[in-house]
Amino acid sequence: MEAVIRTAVEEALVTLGIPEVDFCVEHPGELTHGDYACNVAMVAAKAAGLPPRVLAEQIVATLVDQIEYVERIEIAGPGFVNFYLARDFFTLEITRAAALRDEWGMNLSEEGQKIVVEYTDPNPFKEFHIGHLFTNTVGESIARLGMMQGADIKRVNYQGDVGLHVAHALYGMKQLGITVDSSFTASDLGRAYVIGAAAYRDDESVKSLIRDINAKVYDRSDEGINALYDAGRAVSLAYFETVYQVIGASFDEYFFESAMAPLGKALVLSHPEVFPQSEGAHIFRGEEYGLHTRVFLNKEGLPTYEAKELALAKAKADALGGYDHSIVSTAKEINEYFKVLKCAMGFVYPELAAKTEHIGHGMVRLTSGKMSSRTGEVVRALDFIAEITEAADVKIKGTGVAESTPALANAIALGAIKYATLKGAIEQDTVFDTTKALSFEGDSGPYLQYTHARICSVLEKAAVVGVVEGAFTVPPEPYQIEKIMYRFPDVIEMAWNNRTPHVVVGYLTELAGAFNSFYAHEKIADASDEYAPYKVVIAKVVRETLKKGLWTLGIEAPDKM
RNA sequence: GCCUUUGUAGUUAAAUGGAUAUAACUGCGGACUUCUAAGCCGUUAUUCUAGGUUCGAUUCCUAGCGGAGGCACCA
Repeated sequence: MEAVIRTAVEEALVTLGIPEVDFCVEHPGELTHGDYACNVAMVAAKAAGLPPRVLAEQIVATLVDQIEYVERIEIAGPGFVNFYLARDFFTLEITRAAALRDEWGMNLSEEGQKIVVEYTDPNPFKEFHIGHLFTNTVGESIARLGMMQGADIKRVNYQGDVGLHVAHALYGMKQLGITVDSSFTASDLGRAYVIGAAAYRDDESVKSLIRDINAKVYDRSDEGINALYDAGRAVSLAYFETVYQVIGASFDEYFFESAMAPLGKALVLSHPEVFPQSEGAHIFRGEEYGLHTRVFLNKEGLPTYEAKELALAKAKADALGGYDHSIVSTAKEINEYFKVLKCAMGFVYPELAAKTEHIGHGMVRLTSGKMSSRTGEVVRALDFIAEITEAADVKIKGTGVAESTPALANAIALGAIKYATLKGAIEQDTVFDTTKALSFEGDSGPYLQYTHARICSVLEKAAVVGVVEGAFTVPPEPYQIEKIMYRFPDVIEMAWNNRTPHVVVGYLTELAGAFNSFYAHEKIADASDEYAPYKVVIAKVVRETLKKGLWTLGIEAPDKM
């Protein structure tokens, strides 16, 4: 429809002899301003030598009755041309959406594209905290938005199982008396890491000891360390899997830093012109490109994260049989470093560098400040989820509509958390606030889930009271909800193109609000109402839209709650 | 100090350069013999400062102030 209007306006400009201008046709912020608004008169006013509103008059005069489904055109404000669509248009859109069923909202803009999305990336031996939960939520929604465009999405998780943090933890394990034979948990490892990190910082002799452990982890030259390392790594990874189960995450491929290390090192050494030596280390002179200079291979000959990341790009391509695009989603503390990395990759793997995109999302902060697994000031993801799940369980039991099962409570808790995470632009930091997450009212995941469940319920009722489906009569004026509903596919596409899941959140919230208002004013399950069959169609499409929209956010839509 | 990024009601957020800056939470006030009250309706309040570009600036540019992240062997 947008394209139809655009073409008609362009033709009108030609008719009027006005030179080509760059104008836009879009949904206005308010429904009272029509279904589509065009700013052409303001943009072209200067070239036409006419005041915007006068020009708008002329454009409208040549457009009138020209465009199918446009019922009325108005000029408003400084010279906007507002298009009001006819009843038939909405009826047609709703009918089409209903026929598409679960294909509704999908399109093929990325068909045939293999796109790798890397996200979550927790580090073994450290806690899986709410920051990782944030990363996972963002990455999952990006992945699903890509799937909605028909892309072949490959989910990838890159876990840092070597590096100084591991050496810290191994040192701490010894201090805590954790041995290969003792039974210990992931949170014991988290404590061990805190102890190691503190000792590393405060005690010079421990520092060299830990660096020594680090080197041995890389080259696996010490049997004792190998055994402890393998045991700790296994406990960590098993723990992560239980977290993935709770949050509903699954990945096509796992990559590990330990496997990337030798490849990264070889890569740096085989490109001495890109990574010259300086002070005993191999560096990339980012300063020559307006970036920071970074160490890729330290003076002990160990690869840094940067070198391993170079190898990772290649490893992904090898493991997945190549890819068309690669998205890496991490917290934004990596932003500067990733620019350097991409610049360096341009010399080593130019074709991969060109396909690589980094999304740096905001950080999760505590009211007391930045989270730090180094000092142990973290909120563990599972603790947090358990707390919200408990609150959801209480709420479900309080309302008494649905039976409270662990699965339902979990779905609602994750709905609340993921909604809160994706509600704003992803590059914004969020302050962790339990009381806010515990609220299931207003702008929230449960609000959308509730609306969905409510529709399921009223549709059941409609069937019971005998609202017949099939032929329907439409009321003369479209309901407001109809004017919002047909925009869904555009919203999804825009969210994907701009990497902005929050526009989906905003859209679904608006849609749910419109439906709840519709529900409050219109009786749907009423066999005596001539419009009831059409209202049922509307309700079905809204339900599908909510379900599909929530899915792109990684949120489940229960039928009852 | 340098680089990047960010600054919107009391709070959390929204607004491809557009119209009267939009929602939610909180506060206050309503409706319902009615399909799920996690709902609906009403109401108060907001663009950090100073310039600039533009028909038009929360949005773009410059400077300042505040927050955040980064700045060589951590990830």
